[in-house]
Amino acid sequence: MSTISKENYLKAIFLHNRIGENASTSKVANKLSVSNAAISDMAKKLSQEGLISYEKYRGMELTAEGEKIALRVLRRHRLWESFLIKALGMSWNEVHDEAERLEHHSSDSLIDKIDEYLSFPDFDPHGEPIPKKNGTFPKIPKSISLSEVQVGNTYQIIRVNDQNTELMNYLTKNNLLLNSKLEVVDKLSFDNSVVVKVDNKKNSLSEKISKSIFVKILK
Amino acid sequence: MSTISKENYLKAIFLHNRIGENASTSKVANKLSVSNAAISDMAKKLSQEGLISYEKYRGMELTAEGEKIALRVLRRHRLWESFLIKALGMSWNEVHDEAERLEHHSSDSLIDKIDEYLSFPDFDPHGEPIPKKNGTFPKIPKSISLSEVQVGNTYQIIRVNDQNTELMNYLTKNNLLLNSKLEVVDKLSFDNSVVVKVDNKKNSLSEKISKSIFVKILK
DNA sequence: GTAAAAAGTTAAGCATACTTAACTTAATAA
DNA sequence: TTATTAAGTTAAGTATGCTTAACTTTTTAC
Repeated sequence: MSTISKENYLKAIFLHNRIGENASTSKVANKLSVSNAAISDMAKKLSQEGLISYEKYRGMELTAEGEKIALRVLRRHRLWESFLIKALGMSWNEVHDEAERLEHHSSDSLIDKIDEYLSFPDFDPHGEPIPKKNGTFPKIPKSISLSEVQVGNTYQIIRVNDQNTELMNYLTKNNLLLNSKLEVVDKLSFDNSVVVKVDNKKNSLSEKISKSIFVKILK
Repeated sequence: MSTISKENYLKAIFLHNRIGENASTSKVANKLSVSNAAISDMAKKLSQEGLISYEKYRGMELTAEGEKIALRVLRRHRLWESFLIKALGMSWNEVHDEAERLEHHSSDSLIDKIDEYLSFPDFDPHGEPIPKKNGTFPKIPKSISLSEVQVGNTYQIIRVNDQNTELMNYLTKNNLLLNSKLEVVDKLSFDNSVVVKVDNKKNSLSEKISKSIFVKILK
């Protein structure tokens, strides 16, 4: 049976797999804020249920069945976020934690009504694709992360990784919003930080932050 | 600490206390669909935490602290129900089960936003009072239950006990909605059922159903 | 190629919230 | 008033999802 915990494990594994990373024990443990031991435990259960393929010491990967559940949770999460912003005027940085809980406690029928209310959007307010009811995934527009940009060019933010409320707060405060335009002023190979100019204000972004921001180049 | 289970226990006790009934072990067990043993167990814990007063074999009553939590849960439930109906066009009979889960998984800030969206309503779509943020409870209009009416009179429904989805479905199907007008055609003392006429259609209602419907007399 | 460090696993234990079975207390009916 | 029934409680046991501590495997650095 698929419990709340299991849904969260599957979602975490999915998000790792999606960026091409192997979902290792400690990465998943870190994302879920539990011990490595808890991951090993759960990996066995999920594997037995046919939701992941798991070889000891070698990380985890979703099966088709596991991916189906993960996509369903992700769909709920992103629709809730979109809805809370659109219907209740909540802000970018408030909705993540809220959706993190609501995603486990809404019926299919409610989620479909939200989808309809929003006119079946392809992307959420962070630019992330919203899985469709039929399990398909809207194609993500070609983008590069801010950690890969070139000094001198101008870019537009088209997607932000919304995994962390603190990051969202920071970006909001610094006007690094969806569709914001920025000029890359400098890159420091010392710490892989990037200096950008937004609204004529300079801002230095750490490697970790820049890796969470996805942009496209403006001609 | 107040977990989801504890919130549900407190809510159940509150709803029993409110109608003047003593919250006995088996009544609460029945409402929560758990064994009597589970109630005895939990009663001890809630009592230790100062949320209920409990004397073995003598039922349970909320303390001021327990009532505060119960009212907070009830507020969430009724605001969620109202919101799902207003914002998403869900129906009377769909929202109870949904709200039953959502009430445990929304922040104060979200609930307040919903309250604001709805312009701080005093009553939910079942006519039930919505506890206010400050813990007060809107006054319920004087009403009698359908089990107490007099044959020959005409009444209007002003409140319905929304504890059960099946009941809601039945009422919806038979046009027994909030504000519906009905004429009392007959009362059978044999089984305490009531025969009413709604939209010129006669309908016999069991004692249990009639006790869940509250009306006011129309001159 | 091996030693040290990092990552992962296993085992034992815990809290929560239940269950069933056995028992006790209270209510009721003759 | 007492025997029977109903209601309530206790005790023992279970599943879930964690923890810490001890141990094993893999990776890395020399």
